[in-house]
Amino acid sequence: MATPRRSRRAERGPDTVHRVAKSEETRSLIVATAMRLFSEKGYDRTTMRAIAGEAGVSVGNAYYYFSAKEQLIQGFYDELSHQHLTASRQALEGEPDFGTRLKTVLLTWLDVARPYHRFGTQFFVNAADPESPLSPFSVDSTAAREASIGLMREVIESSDVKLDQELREELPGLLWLYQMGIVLFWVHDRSPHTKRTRMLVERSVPLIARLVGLSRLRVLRPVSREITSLIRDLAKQD
Amino acid sequence: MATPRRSRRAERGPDTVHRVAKSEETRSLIVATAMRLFSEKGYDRTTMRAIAGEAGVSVGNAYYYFSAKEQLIQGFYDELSHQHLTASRQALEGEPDFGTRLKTVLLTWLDVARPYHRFGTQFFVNAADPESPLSPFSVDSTAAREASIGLMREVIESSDVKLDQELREELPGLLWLYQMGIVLFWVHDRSPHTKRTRMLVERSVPLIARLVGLSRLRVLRPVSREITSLIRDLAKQD
DNA sequence: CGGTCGACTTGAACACGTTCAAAAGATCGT
DNA sequence: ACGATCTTTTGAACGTGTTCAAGTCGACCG
Repeated sequence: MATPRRSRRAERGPDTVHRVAKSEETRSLIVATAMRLFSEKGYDRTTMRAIAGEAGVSVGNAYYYFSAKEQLIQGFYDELSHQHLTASRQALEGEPDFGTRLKTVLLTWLDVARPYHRFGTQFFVNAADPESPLSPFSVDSTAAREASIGLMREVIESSDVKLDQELREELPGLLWLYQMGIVLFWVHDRSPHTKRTRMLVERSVPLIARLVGLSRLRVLRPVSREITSLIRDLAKQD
Repeated sequence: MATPRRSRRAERGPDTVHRVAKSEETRSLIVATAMRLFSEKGYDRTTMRAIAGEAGVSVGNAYYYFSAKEQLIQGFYDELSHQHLTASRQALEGEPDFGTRLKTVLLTWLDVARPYHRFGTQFFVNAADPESPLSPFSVDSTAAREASIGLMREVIESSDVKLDQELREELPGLLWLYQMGIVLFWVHDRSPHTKRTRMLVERSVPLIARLVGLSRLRVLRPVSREITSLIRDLAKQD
């Protein structure tokens, strides 16, 4: 790493509202070229010089638009989550069962992400850095995160699942966390066609559904209460 | 990253059994210097040239002993897990309550890891790469992982917790996974003194303990069964 | 028209992790 | 003592991500 790092976000003047329309063209040309090369040769093996060269701009110019190579990945995330959202919504149509809905969302993600598994893991590594804007927990990812959590909310709300108000509010966040776990497993999954991840989804979703259903049971009520309360308290400060 | 990557493990002749005693000195001098500089200036800001310079060897020589800068972190992990194991065993002495034992192990880890939180996160990022030998799931980490899981087994076995055979076998692995989750949270925790992680431990451990206790309940029996069965099936192939 | 200002563009230069051919020691059989 | 063979050591050189002083271009003002 020949990087000074820690040079995040000093910019962002009052011009955040409007993007300059003119250079948007160059910008998207660069990101498109980058995405193509990434999927052809992988992240590590694609050099900034190659990206700039193929896009017909200078290296310095690429850095005028993107403050780091890593930031080019953002385009990948955006594309992926957009595809996931629309494909999921379509697949959810008319399905009332909570478990089936949850499974659909997760399997849809696996389908959408499939083409990127080969090289995608290199992307996701960057996301593990707490300092990185690419981290799913970062402030910069707020929009994408909210969208994903919103999808989980839809999974719950249009289903026939019964649960008390408290859990209903916190469950989307918990399910999103669960999904992050699945993604983590997927990244490490080396089985053909990521068969093991599919198995994990197929069999863990019914477990989740069962537990959610049982949460209203007298014995589990305090547990469920404490979980939601804990989540809230953790979210408080910071 | 100026790295070709993917050059892991081609070495390892039949000489793995014995280390040559002679150069062990240079080797440990390098790793000691590296650890010192890492904790002084952080991982990213410590250059291989600086490490080699301070250790009084050439850059190339450092690479004769360690195939990459990343590999120098291994020393950090070894140190950390050794400290954790011994400190935990001592703290566990004579304590029969399962929840208390589990909490002790986790809080001990937080104590031991505390000095490294400032820079340590940079270490843990590397561990997220599935290809990296530093990943807690990698083959290279088997020994350390087994040791940690073994500690969780001790937590269970010398406690008064009641659980059926099946879960007793798989629970250590599950608890280790739980611990990895705590570590992940810790890495992202920016609260003073990682107060939030401590809160998470203090309040999630009783939940775990409660759930483990409830697992023998009639309604939860199938859930518990399916979890252990799933874990086993996932471990099968590969 | 001249001039100024801001957005954009350039490519050489920098610092870094890593490699490698070559040199220097070390060990050992004869 | 001498070569042979292995281990250890060296530092220049390479490819990389990133920076920056300098340039180009267009729009707008007088």
